[in-house]
Amino acid sequence: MAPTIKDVAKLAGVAVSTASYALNNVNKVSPATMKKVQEAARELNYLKNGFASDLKRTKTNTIALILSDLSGPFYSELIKGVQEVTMTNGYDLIACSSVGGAQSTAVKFLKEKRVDGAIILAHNITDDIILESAREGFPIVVLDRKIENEFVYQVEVDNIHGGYLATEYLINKGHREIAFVSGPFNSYDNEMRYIGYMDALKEHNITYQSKWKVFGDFTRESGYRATKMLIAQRELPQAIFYANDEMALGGLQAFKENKISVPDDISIIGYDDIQLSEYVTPSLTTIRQPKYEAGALAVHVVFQVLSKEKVEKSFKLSTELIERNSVKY
Amino acid sequence: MAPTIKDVAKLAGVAVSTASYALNNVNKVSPATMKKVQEAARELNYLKNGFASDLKRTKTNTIALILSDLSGPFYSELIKGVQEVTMTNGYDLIACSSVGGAQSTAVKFLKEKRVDGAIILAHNITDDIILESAREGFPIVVLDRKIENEFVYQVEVDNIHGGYLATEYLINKGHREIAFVSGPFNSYDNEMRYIGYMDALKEHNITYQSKWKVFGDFTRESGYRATKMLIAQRELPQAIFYANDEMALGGLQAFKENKISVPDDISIIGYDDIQLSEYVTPSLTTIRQPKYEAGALAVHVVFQVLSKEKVEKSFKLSTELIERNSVKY
DNA sequence: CTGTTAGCGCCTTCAC
DNA sequence: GTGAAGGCGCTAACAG
Repeated sequence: MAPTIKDVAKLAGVAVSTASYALNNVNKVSPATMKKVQEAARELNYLKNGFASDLKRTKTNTIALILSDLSGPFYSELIKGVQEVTMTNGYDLIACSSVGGAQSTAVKFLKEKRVDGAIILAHNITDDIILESAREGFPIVVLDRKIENEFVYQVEVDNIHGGYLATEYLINKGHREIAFVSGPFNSYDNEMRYIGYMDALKEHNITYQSKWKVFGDFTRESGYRATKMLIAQRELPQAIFYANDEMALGGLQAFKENKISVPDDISIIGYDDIQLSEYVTPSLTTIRQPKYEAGALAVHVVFQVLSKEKVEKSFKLSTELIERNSVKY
Repeated sequence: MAPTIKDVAKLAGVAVSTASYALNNVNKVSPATMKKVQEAARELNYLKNGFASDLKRTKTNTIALILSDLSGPFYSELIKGVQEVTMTNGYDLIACSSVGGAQSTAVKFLKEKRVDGAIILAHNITDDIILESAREGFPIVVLDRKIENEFVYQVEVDNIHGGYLATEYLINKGHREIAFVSGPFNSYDNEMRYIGYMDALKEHNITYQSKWKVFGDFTRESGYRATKMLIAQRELPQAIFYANDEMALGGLQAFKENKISVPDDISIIGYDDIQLSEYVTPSLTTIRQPKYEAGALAVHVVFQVLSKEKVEKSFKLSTELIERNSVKY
């Protein structure tokens, strides 16, 4: 059996409480006993049980970042923001995947008081689950949806404006037949980008044509297929706005295979500004989101709530157009 | 105060044990009480305290994946391998960063019995820490070092052979002056690749020249600087073997800035086969590691140990050359 | 099927 | 400065 604090105390010839004090550096213990205890601990190879102490303290000092897929091309900048701020505040951070839905690790951590707060960016976690997990003293910040609850906060990037920017840019470059390759219909972000797209069309008196809306699911594969489909129908738009970069990359490949030149024959624009966008040929014009800031802000909100300060329920960050070479000049 | 199982029991008018049984679906409870308890739980918005139950069970059912930097360009394939196998076995997975060294979240999870096993790929975790954390019944698998301990297992890819492959390929393409841009000196993987490089030189009767060894630290920046340095000394080798792809990418940029053409003027080869390698221009010839397999194998070992099966202490996976366009034909 | 009871390992008053 | 004792929230014998 693994040694407990009791064993340490016994070996050191003191009471458990004394051992506990010594091990936690509470200045209440003589240097001599301190040393005795520490030696006993080392000798037994004692490791404390973190749960037991968390249980006692009713506080874990760690926050969870919940991602839809740990291995996905997730936003490394965002994670960096989350990580740095968490560390600065002396808290621990763990990342949990929500693969598996209601049975996932993510849900276990949300619902079982294993962390003091959570940041969610995981479309496969339903609103219901979040609502069930929300409770006093347990701040949840969502980055990918809108949700009404006393204990959940949201930071979102202004995707309507981003969608508008992308579309307007295409229009300003002289394009009028502009397709929209959509993400999955249950994605809030996607929906917002679509609204921005529609707004821009309307603003410029371009009538929306449903044939120019085609569905993907944010994967490269789906962008590839959607583009192939568009190509197969013979009539190509002048430009395509892909709801994210991954799909645009798939599109790029489809065009390459069909010897359709981007941007000479058709212009395309993505969304997200993932790292690859810069390296692909032609480099991808896209919309950048302030990812680091979003992550940092999210944790910041968590800590504000934890320290019982008053916080806005909702934040909106703005986007920026990154001009590269996939749109005809 | 948040409701506990006691509150639920009281409201439902049953004993705590009964409530516990009901909540955990132990078939020992009549449908009627079952329902009463569940309703009470819902009404109070009861959420169980996972720690308390882990404490009681002395088992957490989760394993930790320890990475040097959650936001880094870490091996997404590897994570996928780890994740899938973990899920298949009905365990939970959390990712912890080791940023912060001995104070990091990673160390807290290693040392405080918060997980049932761990997989480590984090150069900034020292061997000492691992040795201190190792104990009976707590399998640790390391992916980035060699370490002697009864309770730690290793799976490594055959980096000596990989380094050999890369170098030999360069030699077979007619190069004899081959530089090695090294990773940090404390990296075991780097060391192995270097040995492979040296072996290949010797095998082909090429005498090693220390001027062709220059240091980086696995970052793109360092590859850039190392390459600039090489360029600055006037005399360029015919080919460069970068100890990882990131550094090779930095090198590519340096050459571009100096109007030195890859592969016409100089050949380069990387190591890792990260996603970008394929998209950069020219695309990067490199060594691929079986990352998914490594991850999957690592967890597999963890579970074998956990179920008290006998397992090899060490595994070695092989590498593969990916031929692209950064080496002169 | 249900209730009583005894800890899991640790922290923390409270007396001494 | 040190020790005894109670309890954090939950589970699992053990009785009934």
